[in-house]
Amino acid sequence: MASRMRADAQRNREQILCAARDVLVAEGVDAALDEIARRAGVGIATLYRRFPNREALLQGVAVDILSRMVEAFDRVRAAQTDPFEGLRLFMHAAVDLRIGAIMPALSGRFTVEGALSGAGRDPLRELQQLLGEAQEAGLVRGDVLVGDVTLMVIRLSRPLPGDVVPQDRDIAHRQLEIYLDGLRPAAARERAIRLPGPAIGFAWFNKIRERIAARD
Amino acid sequence: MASRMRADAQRNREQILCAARDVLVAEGVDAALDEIARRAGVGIATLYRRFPNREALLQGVAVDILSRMVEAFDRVRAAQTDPFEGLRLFMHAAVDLRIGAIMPALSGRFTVEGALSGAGRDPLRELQQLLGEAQEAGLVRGDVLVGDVTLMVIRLSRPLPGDVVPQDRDIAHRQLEIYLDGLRPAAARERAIRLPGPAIGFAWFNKIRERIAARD
DNA sequence: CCCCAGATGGATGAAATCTCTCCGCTTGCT
DNA sequence: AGCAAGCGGAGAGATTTCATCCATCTGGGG
Repeated sequence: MASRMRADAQRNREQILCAARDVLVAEGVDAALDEIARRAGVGIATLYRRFPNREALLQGVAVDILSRMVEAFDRVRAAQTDPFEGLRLFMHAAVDLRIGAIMPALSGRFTVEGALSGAGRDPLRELQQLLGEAQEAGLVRGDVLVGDVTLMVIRLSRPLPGDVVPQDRDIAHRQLEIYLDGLRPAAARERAIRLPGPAIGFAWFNKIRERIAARD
Repeated sequence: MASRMRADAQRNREQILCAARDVLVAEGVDAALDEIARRAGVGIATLYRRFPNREALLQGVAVDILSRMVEAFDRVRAAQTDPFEGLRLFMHAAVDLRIGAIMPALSGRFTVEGALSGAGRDPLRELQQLLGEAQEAGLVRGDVLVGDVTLMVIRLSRPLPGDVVPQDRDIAHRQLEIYLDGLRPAAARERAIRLPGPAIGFAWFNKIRERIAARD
């Protein structure tokens, strides 16, 4: 069905999705659709033809991001690096994909299941596994959970507020590197006290998903 | 002049500033003033009497945050801890003060100078000094600059998007602890490559300030 | 304890913004 | 070359936000 689209239409669709990622991550779920269209360099009508309403667009963005995520994962696996390096590559990819854009979309605005089945696999589960491998190999400190990875990546994928800051993306990648250094076992060894706050694992995300599902 | 205000008015003013911090950091500079008033538990008229326009409110928030920042700094200095611990306390305080709220406000919406003179001192300069002390004492890795501290704190002070996430604040503090571990020298020692991206020092911030000033 | 200047909240009209459709023109594909 | 699919932008209608006005209330000085 996608291949039956005219080439220019296909291209426009992709540009819309890309612009939507940027705008959603900057302004949240309620971002003006006009701006997304403008940023994509297409008319507003084009956006509406491709995605009949806001929800469809959010869903489209989520599927797009999640499947690119899965692709990134396969690339990382294929590269056969050690697990820490894999984690590093994956997190940088997630920042570039602006994964934070799907986060607000999860607020019951569309079904997570739909987006996941669209992507085919669940990146969160695969990340969980990768993190486990890195910890077993002694390359990542034992007291962090998958949430410590994902939620930081979500933060880093948003632009700094006020758009006064040039090189926003590069700054995020630099901060990610420092955070990654904080994930190493040596970093934990100098701690005086235990890591505070809510330790967020896989189960936590399931609880959130359930809560969202319950909103219907 | 502040003391000549009636007690309830004073209290309301503080509640408005506090609510404004939360809303600004969540929604950006263009947040609806109605919501700030509602969140503060006061009528919209009360907000307008205290701050005749949006700009005045932004300025008020900035002065409030910056002066609390200076106070936090004095508390840290008075505690006589080692410089790393000082940095730690200061960063946690900045997250709690929602310092990200003043960032978008810097986009030429009011004068930074005004806010700084309102606070009396420049927290950025003091932070710069504290960081230097920590590095000289060998407690913080040498390849980070003041921007690596401030810009992460700004990120951490914003709530995660979509407000699906409970315990938002606690998560930020936990992530800050991991980031702090990444700032230790031992964390840097395992690096294969140099820290990438733009190294952001004191001069960089001055350049931003100049650019904003030039917008007038 | 009384009194009123100063403080309060919410209604309100004007203005801005956003959503979504309609329609005449353009363009990729066979 | 023909035409079906695609396109952009205008604009009506709905919604949101701004900023003011005014009738009522109350803290605290005398």
